[in-house]
Amino acid sequence: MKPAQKVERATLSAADWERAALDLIAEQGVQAMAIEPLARRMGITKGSFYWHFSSREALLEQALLRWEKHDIRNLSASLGEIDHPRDRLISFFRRVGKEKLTHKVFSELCAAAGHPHVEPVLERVAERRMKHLSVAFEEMGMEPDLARHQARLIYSVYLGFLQLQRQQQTPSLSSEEFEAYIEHVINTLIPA
Amino acid sequence: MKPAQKVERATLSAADWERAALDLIAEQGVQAMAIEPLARRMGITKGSFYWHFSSREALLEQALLRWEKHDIRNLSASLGEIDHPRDRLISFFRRVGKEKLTHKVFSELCAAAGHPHVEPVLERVAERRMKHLSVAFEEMGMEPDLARHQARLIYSVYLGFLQLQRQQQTPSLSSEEFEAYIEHVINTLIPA
DNA sequence: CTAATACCATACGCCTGAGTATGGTAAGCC
DNA sequence: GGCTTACCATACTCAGGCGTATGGTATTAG
Repeated sequence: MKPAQKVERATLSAADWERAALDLIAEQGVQAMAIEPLARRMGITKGSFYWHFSSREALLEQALLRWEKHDIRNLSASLGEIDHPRDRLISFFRRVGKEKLTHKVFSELCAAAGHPHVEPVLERVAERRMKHLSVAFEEMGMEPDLARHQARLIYSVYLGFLQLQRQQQTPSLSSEEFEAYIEHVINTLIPA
Repeated sequence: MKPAQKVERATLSAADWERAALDLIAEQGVQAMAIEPLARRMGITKGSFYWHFSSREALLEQALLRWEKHDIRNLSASLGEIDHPRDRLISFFRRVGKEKLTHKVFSELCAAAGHPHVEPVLERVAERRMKHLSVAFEEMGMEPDLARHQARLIYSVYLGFLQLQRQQQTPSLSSEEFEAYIEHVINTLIPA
């Protein structure tokens, strides 16, 4: 009798814990990703956890890797298919506000830079993203050095925006105030 | 016998605790500002603390207010005396790397946005700084709306830079790589 | 049917930090 | 001298999280 349809939720897997961990991080930050709260929220006990993972650190590590993979797919999926480099750059900004959960996780990771397991992830992600950006600028005719500087600049704008968002100092993502600002940023930082 | 010369350190004041709290925040973040570690580092015990403050929250609040005052003085002292608005804007960026401790505290506060006592401080500080920036842009002939957008943009660049710094992804502040980047930012974002 | 394996519950010990209670000491009035 | 006030130490309680130990159940292998 193959598992045609699981009547109830059978048993949890490591992946379930990782997903739940990312949910909690998105909501309350890395620091709040503790295993007992996680277990409570999943309606289960610690006993389960320590079967799947050896420690809290191990879970965090795996959860972050999972998130990073997801982010890599996002990056190449949404930016790789756009031919014209200018549209690629614009879509970089437009993507703020989509993929809410993934974004929220990233924001919390930024807040937890400095954490030994978070830092390397952030470094790799930033490196990848800035690479994509600088390549796009180069395709638009910029010299490599200038393109790298411009990529760093535009990525900083993005990070700063997230910070302001965490401080509740960014206009509602669907307002025209927001649209006007985005427009301004694009006009200022992306050559025609 | 007046205290001609204190033989040993006499007694601590509330201000001492606040300063020590800011030091700890600068080094290890808001979350690490716990009272027992603080007491240990000061070579004293909790008993003292609860004489000066009613709770950990109270200390945090006072320490943040102290920092904010310091930051206000900094802002008007270093930016208020510069006549030409363009130099004022440039000095905004150049000031990264000076006032190391105050800056480190700010960086950690950014990482702790979301904390109920930190958030309002960050909001006020951001508001003040962006105001200064937008005024400078207006003095250079920009229309108010544009100036506000530009101020937000440039402040975002600043915040993003701090984030990258926390991730160890910013070139050494005294390298020529850094100088070149700053140059690029100024050329891109500050009109002649 | 039996035994192993996978998954989970219960119950513990440990540590760290918040906050309280209470007692000690030194300096300054009176 | 005695008393008060400012400051600090000691010694608790309480909560919450980490990790361990151990035993229970359900599924599957053989």
